[in-house]
Amino acid sequence: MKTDIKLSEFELDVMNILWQAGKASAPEVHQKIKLDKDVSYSTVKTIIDRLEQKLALTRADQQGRTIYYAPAIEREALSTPLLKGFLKRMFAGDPHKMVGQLLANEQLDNSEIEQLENMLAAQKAKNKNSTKK
Amino acid sequence: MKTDIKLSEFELDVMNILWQAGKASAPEVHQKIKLDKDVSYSTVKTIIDRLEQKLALTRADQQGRTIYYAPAIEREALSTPLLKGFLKRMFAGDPHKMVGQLLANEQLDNSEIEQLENMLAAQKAKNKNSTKK
DNA sequence: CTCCTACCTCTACATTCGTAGATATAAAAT
DNA sequence: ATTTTATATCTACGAATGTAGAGGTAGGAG
Repeated sequence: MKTDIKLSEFELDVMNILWQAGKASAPEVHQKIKLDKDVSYSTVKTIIDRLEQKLALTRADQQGRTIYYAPAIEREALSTPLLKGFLKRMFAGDPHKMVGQLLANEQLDNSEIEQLENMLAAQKAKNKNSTKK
Repeated sequence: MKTDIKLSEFELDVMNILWQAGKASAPEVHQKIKLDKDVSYSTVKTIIDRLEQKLALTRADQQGRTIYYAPAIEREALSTPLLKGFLKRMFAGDPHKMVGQLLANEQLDNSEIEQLENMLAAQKAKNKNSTKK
């Protein structure tokens, strides 16, 4: 399996757009990227080309000579190892530190927090099952 | 303020050791790094030198010609912007996605989950205060 | 049918990053 | 005092990254 997939920040930005949109042409991606930072079309296209080489995306469709790209890997395939690494590097591997920071930074309103609580409760239930297995 | 501080993965690894130990010499850092990956002393020392240039650490002490380095920036100063960026890039800015992944990957036992629940409850309490302010 | 334009392809380049060897030198050992 | 050794300093280099211009070409406009 291709576990060693590794994308740069910029590449991640592009993948995000793809994940969100499902598919998009290079000019479209460029437009969206430009909302955040001012880069030329060439720059974005280069990133797309590199992502194609890394097999992170594929040419999904074509309208005229405009190519539409689609993600070839799932967000989770990247986030799982990255989250692990990030947790280790920035929070000494301690999830509490991370969640603490999360709460401190993002201001989540109570309904959002309750959603998180539900997730925790669900996990606890699951734990019980597997423990008494 | 120095908001544009940006460290590489390897640099983060070294900072982590420093944050944990308080201070350490280059050979000491090298030893700890080697537990994870096999790199030469020179490599580690180069990273330390770069961190020094970036003002991320300082020479805190000296025993003979052995230099002891200490962190010059707090973990939070880095984790705050990084977490934000990471959240945005990998989870489309959605904390739930991230916590979900966290729960799925790290197997937290119930006591750990309860600790997280306490954190959430505390945040909810705080929210109530600031909302009715 | 010709021209223009939008998009693609190719090439380039400065920086950062991971990596480490060569060399100097202070401290410790004998 | 001389040798050994552990550290430090300096220099280097390939790969990845962010960045973009130059040039080609298929499609749509007229």
